Amino acid sequence: MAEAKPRSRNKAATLADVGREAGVSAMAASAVLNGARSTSRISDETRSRVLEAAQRLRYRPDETARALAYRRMNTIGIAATLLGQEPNLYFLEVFNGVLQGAAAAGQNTTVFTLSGWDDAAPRIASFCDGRIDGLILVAPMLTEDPSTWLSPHTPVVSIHSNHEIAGVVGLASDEEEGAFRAVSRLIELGHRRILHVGGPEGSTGADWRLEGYLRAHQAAGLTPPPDHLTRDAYTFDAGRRSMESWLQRHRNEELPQAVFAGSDAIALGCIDALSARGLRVPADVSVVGFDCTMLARTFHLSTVRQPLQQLGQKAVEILLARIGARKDDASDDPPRRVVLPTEIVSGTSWAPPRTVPLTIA
Amino acid sequence: MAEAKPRSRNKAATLADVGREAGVSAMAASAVLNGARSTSRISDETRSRVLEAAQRLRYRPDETARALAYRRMNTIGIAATLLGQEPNLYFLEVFNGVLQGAAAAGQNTTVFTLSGWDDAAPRIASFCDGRIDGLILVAPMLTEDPSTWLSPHTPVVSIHSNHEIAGVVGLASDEEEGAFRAVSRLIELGHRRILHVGGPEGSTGADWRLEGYLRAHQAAGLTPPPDHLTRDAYTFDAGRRSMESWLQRHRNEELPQAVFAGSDAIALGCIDALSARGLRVPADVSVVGFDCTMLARTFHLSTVRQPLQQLGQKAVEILLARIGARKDDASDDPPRRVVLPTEIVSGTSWAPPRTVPLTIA
DNA sequence: TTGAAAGCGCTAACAA
DNA sequence: TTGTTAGCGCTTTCAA
Repeated sequence: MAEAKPRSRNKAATLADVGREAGVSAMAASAVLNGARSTSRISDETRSRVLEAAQRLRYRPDETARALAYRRMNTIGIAATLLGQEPNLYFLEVFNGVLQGAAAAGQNTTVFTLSGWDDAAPRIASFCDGRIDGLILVAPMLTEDPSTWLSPHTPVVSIHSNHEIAGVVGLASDEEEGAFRAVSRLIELGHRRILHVGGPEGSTGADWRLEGYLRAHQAAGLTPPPDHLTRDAYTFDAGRRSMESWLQRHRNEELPQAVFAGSDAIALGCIDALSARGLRVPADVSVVGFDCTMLARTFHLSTVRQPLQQLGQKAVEILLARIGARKDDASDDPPRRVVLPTEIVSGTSWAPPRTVPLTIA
Repeated sequence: MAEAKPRSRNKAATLADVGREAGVSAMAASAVLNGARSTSRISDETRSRVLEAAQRLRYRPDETARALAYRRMNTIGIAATLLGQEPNLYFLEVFNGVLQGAAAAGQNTTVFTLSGWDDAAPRIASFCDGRIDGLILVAPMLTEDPSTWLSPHTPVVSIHSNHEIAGVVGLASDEEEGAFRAVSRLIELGHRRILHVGGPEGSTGADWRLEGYLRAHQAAGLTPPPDHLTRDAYTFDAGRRSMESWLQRHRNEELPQAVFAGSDAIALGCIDALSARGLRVPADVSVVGFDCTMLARTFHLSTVRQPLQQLGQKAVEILLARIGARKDDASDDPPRRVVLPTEIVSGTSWAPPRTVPLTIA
């Protein structure tokens, strides 16, 4: 019978094993190895025997079992759409903030990816019991009312949601104000013909940025020139395409003095399209981005900083507070909405306008 | 006694609750709701009653409990260092691949962040029992031998490890060959004075790229000019700094005809430094990057594509195979090392050298 | 076709 | 100071 291997070979040591090895009960082992509050204290004799046995058996606590007994996974979830697309710098920064916040609080983070927000409901619902203690939704573009399928037992925080979700704390940054300040700055610099190459329809963020653009004109007693407004995806390529086709459509008209882009990637795309025509930034045209992602930092773009990492960290903070507060079912109403300020970043892509206007070739 | 709230208010419904509500046993409910293989079949009557009760009670299976009984978390872990630094495009792409692979296989992904590889041992060890079924290590720069603390019960796959790890499948791409081909291409174009602005000491990847640079020269019967080699971090800023200070050190000497950069970010940094001196790429200097991250794709850099997403997907694939195979303890030895090919991407940043060499101002 | 019993590994009451 | 007992919610033999 050469086959007769010990059965336990493939199994990790349990607390019971450790106890047996040390000649004490599993409880004693538990009390020693994991700081149980129930048992007051353990004799030094027992403690050292247990520690030794644990070492010998290479014992590691089974976090799953612990979670089941303890009713706490020490894990938060984060759900976002990012599959199959170009890597999303926006998400990456928020995600980084979440990871930092979670790590600082001793929590793990599990990531749920969605292919889109349409089929999200059942999937998100299935995340919400057992394996995570709370969930962060990044930029959910939800159409139906989530309160029908959200688990009442799992607190949820959303970042940059497209509208309020009942029972969910919404985190956002003040994009309208940021856009307002950026465009106001352009106006102060002397720009009057400011083209807005905006983000996609259906993105609330893009809508707010447009609002800010309009309000800045209004506040200065100006009206944006006609047809100085385009909208497309948030990407570099979309920015380049939008800029180039706009220029073609407006051939022989005056070149805009400045471009207010809906994102950093769009801004760089616009710069690329302008450069391809021999136009210089900022000497001939000023360009302002939005978000202050790594791209903007790298290329010293003038932009509006969204505190993306802080958004992530703050989300964790609020979520953990809610998870902690969940124990007593007195649900002291959390703030419905938290808005963090944005900030102008003055890079090298804006300057006062040319004294002599240019005409589009 | 107005305080007398129902105790169950804050608890999610369990299988037992569903069974009770439906007037059947918890087993029956289990068999209906989760595809249990044990019980052959359930009467339609029972089935519909259970489904109805589950709906009414908004039952959701507790994945933790299920994992405990089932001994499978359906979750893989990924560990990497990325905290506090500039967002890491390299990691992001690998991570994307992992997420895709995991999602395709119905697995969740939990992320463990390390502040560095020095303190990694105990932290990684603690990941490895219970909450994940397998672990992916991204670019582990480990100094001590991990076999002492790696759990024998959790399969591990590493991507771009700095050296082999016993019992761990190592995934990598053929960076040396990629570097060799890129530099050979520069040589074919006619370049002879090729500066290598490499990645950091201690990065095996950076070492391989340097190897490829040297081998390409050797294969062409050439010797790199003296002092045409610098090493620093993988970043844009490091690239710019390295390039600028190299140019200052070599004032009044001949300008290199081409730059082979250790990463895309370095390459863009070099381009920035060159542009700042009025030098044009590729007319005056050709520049080649490495990795083909989003940055390179955006700016049409000539570069060496590492299949980062595939690396992530492949890692999941191998990991899941090992997790599945773990059941029977016949450990049919897995491949120790899997190497994926790299590929030259011909962008707009290289061209034949100038006919008249330039001198560094 | 269904139910009862045992156990996954751990923790928390309570007794000894 | 320690061990006993009873779960956490689910799954899976094994009887009925």
